[in-house]
Amino acid sequence: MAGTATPTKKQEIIAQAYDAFYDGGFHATGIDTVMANSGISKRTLYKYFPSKEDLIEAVLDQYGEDTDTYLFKPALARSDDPREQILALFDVRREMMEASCRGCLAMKAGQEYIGKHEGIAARGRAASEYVEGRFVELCQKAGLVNPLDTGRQIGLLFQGAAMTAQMQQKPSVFETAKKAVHILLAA
Amino acid sequence: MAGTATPTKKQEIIAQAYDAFYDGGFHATGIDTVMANSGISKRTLYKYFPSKEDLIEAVLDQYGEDTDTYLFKPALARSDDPREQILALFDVRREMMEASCRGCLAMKAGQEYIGKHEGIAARGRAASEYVEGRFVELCQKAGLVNPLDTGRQIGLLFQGAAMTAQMQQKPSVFETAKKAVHILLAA
DNA sequence: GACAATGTAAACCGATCTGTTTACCTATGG
DNA sequence: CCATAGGTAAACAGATCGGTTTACATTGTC
Repeated sequence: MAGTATPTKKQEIIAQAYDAFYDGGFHATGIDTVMANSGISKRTLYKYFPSKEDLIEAVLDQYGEDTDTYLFKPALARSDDPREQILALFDVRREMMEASCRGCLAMKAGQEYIGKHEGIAARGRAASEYVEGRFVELCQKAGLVNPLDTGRQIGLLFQGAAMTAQMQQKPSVFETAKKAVHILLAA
Repeated sequence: MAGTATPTKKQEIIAQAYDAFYDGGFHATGIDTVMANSGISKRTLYKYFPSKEDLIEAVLDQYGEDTDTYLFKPALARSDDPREQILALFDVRREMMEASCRGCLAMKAGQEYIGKHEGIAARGRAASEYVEGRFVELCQKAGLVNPLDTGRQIGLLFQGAAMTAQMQQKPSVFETAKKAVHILLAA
């Protein structure tokens, strides 16, 4: 999921670890597994990332960038109307989960590291707050009477839909969530 | 969180593992850690549970029972009005998270074992569907025009709130969720 | 008091974990 | 041609993993 030409070694390592952790979980996936059949040696990995936790933090930072690149930007580009943009976010997220029904990597990391590693837990928290904030911002642009409440409520629907879609392997729950968003926006 | 008097050895083991996995995660918590300082030997554990995964399944089954005992029953007892009962579920869940801000154990297990262990993943899926179903049932009792949609939407808010409260260590998000529930019930 | 059942404690096994080290390969540039 | 930088591959180290086994303590019952 990189963008620039000829990625650096560091970016290669992150990209490889990204999918390995996404598919296999953080604690369950060892460093050897992460780098297997990738042409990247453990020595080089530990040169750039002194510990597994450092690598996980870098992966989560990349995930944050990807969320902007592949979720927010495309969704916001689909319309100029903030209300339509909010709905488009649910559409794009659904399309992403139809391609690969994986939940939110930052939540996954938070679940595994809250109370155990602050740097990783903080990135889970930040991702949660960021999504919330973007919805609040769109609700402000839409001129809603209470953008803070409505934005947060939509954020809860969004996170709940991602979680439920993953758990039930059913991206269609985003349609259910969208119906609720319509009602909240009309209230 | 057991109920009967003089719990059996099997129940003791489950209770001990329950908290160890809840606090430490499943992959991150070893069997030795689970039973440390509990007066339960590994030999006895493996007599009742032939593998770690079997133990996790038993813990999740207990979690399902606890969800009824400590969440649904108390919430439904707070009122006879189905709408009030729905709101009470959000109140009770918030109170639980204020006592100990841990998310949903079944979701946590699902996150770690989807695609890796079907018995465990199925229990995560079942928990997600169960919550959904109970909200749909209450929406039916409330005589809503579209109980299936509304119930599912409320379910998404509920799961999203639990996830977000855990991630941000902020049980107060259940108040935000309740406001949305009011709107959905009035629509 | 002998017996069987049930338990604890702890040594043990092979595999795997994070992380380090050794040895070798392969470019590029003066 | 040779030095250097940056890389792979793989052995290695010590800890921990899931799981087994051995040895011993406790209990109730005939």
